[in-house]
Amino acid sequence: MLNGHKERSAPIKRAKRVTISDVSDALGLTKGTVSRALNGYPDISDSTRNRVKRVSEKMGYQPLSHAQAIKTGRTRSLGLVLQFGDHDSHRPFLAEFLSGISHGASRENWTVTVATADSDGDTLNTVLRLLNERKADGFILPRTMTDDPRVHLLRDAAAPFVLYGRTQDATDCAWFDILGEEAMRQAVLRLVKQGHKRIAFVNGGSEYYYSVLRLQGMLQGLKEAGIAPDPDLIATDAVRPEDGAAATRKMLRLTNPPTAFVFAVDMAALGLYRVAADLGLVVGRDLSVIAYDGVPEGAFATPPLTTFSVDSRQAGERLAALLIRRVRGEPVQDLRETAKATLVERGSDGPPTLTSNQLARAVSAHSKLSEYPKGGTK
Amino acid sequence: MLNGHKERSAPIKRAKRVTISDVSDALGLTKGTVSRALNGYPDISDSTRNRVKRVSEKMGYQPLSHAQAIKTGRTRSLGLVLQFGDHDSHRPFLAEFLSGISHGASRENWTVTVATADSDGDTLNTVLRLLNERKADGFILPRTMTDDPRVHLLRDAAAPFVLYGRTQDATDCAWFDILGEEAMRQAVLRLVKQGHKRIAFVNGGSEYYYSVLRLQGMLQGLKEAGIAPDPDLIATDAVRPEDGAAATRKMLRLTNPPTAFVFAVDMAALGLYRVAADLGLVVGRDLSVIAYDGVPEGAFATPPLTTFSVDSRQAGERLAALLIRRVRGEPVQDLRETAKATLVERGSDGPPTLTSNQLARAVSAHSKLSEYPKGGTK
DNA sequence: GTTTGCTCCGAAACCGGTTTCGGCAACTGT
DNA sequence: ACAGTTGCCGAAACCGGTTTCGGAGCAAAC
Repeated sequence: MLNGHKERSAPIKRAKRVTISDVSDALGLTKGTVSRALNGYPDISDSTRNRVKRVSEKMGYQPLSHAQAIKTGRTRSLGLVLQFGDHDSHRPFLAEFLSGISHGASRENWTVTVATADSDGDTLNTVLRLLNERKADGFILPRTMTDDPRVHLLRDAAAPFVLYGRTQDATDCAWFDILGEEAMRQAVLRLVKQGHKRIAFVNGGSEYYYSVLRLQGMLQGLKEAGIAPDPDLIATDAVRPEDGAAATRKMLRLTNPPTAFVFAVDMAALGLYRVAADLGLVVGRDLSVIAYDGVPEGAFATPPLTTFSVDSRQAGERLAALLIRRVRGEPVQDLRETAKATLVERGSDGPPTLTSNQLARAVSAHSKLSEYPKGGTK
Repeated sequence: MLNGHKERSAPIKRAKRVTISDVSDALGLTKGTVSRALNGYPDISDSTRNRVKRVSEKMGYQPLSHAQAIKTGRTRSLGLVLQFGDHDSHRPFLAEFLSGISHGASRENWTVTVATADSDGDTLNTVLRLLNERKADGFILPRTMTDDPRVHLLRDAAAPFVLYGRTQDATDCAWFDILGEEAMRQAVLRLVKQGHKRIAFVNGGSEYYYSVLRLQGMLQGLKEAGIAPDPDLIATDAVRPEDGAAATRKMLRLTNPPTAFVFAVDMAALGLYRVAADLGLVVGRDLSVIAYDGVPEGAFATPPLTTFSVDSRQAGERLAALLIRRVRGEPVQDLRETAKATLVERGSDGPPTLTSNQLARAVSAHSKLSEYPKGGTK
């Protein structure tokens, strides 16, 4: 398209800023000296450096990032490319996440440039465009996949980036991540403690690395509890309620159904509620479920969903801080942080009231396992 | 703070771009001429203009926005300052909204700079900072208030902006808005048609202009139905479930309680569900409710909430388009658009099964109106 | 007393564009 | 045929910074 016709228009009359020349004039120095003083060059005496800092601060001088960028190539802005389209399970966290990023950025006087994309290819193109236009000095990559094309792209381009989540090949990767595996482990142990023996695990999107980790954590929990894992009790790729409902339905049809479910994703866990209602089973009593994410929808379910909540705001803030340091040249090894999810104990889990056998009978009593119902009249 | 110590760091080695000089060299012209040709100056012959366009396109030339900005002051980026903190009722739409804005922006090769703030003052400061740093050429202002300080600020600064929502003083204001008043009117008429006589209206945040409009629409609906408005059946400032629950509780205690509720905000309407459950009333049968927004939580309520859904993605896209045109100098009069919310008929409304009197008795049968319960055991 | 070596700053080029100004050539009009 | 317009483009200044280079000034070394 190129820029079609006259992008220019009415002149802007904003109050004029103080420029570096204003500062240098006031100090009787050249702008080059002021620049070097402000940017920590060694060939400036301490006395003048301090004088420059003091005066420029007093005058309210703030360098124009795009004026600097013309020479430095850096614009002090973080890039965030959000991909929607498939299943949008990270939407609920977006506000918190953005807020965290924005805070982390503005603390260092950086800004955040966001863009959205529909597909993987679109995402890569958008990243490239932002990079090529120098609209972002580096990128925050949410929802990292086991083998993430964005990582390859940015690694090859030698552009700074930081992952929200870990990935298989850690080369050149800085990250912040929540220890989902630890949460899954604790979920299992909690259910075991409540008396459950048959515990199902419904994992999330298999392309994401978090799935690998959460499964590991779940298996670790079983191991510690001395329970042998049962392949029939492990499902995968459940991120929407429909997916979770399907997985639940399938497992409840087993001759030896699980009395408890661990979901890697809250939204999928909400599907279990539908199935339970369908079968006349009461969640939190006949069926226990613990999930992960802490989406607001879970708090509004009946009973409210017990879940491991992640602090998306903190994640955003840490990611921003890490990325800024990365752009400034720190090695990735120093830029890897993790945090824990926090258990929110609500009403969806508890000691089993039915044995697996009793549950199986209750389920088979319902001749027809209906599909996803419209939601009802009680 | 000023930029503390050396912001600069390892050099960036990205693949080099094609610059305007590359293009002008290839054409045997000066860069000035190329620039003027591309930017629609009149003193360039059509033949060379076309030649320049063709070649620069073929070479993949894309001007660096921040290099242009240094002279033009414009950076081709939209500013969006999100304010969280109080009640975050627009969170659910954020993803859609952002996606729309981003699409609208990138269509014209613009980008989006977002920042967040905690308070009104913080928002104004952030806007000023972005403006002063020239990080945004204009702003999209979501959630406009009746008398909005951001409007004053930007009007005084002669900076371009566009409202998501209308406001009292339309001077210098461009906007996109959904006709909430029309939705409220339709909600009332729908309930009247179903047979309701006593219809309550629970409005949203009174500082926002949408509240003014939605109340007008509601009253208009009553008027058309020949029903006299009852001040006891009008509440305000309900944006969270707690608020909605309180308003519902209060109105149900009336000697002549409403059998139907119109909520200006979905999230507030969800509070009615809690109260209904408390009183043993079935939503959609004993109590009808229609709300507005189309938040995902509403779809997961039992029964699912009938609501007027707004297309946030479209809103974002239109706002971006309008703001770009505004920055380019079009007058605000040409930059005002509206769209309608679409009714999503679900299960929360229907013909009344109880008269107002019967309802009053049913309510008073419950001696104690408990506070917000933890959510129940069926 | 000159040379060497630092420290510290000025001068100027440079980044990638935009915009002003002026002039040449080719048209007009008379 | 000649002055007066245009039309069209080159030259150069400019925007607000960064960065390179070199040299003045001064202290230590020879």
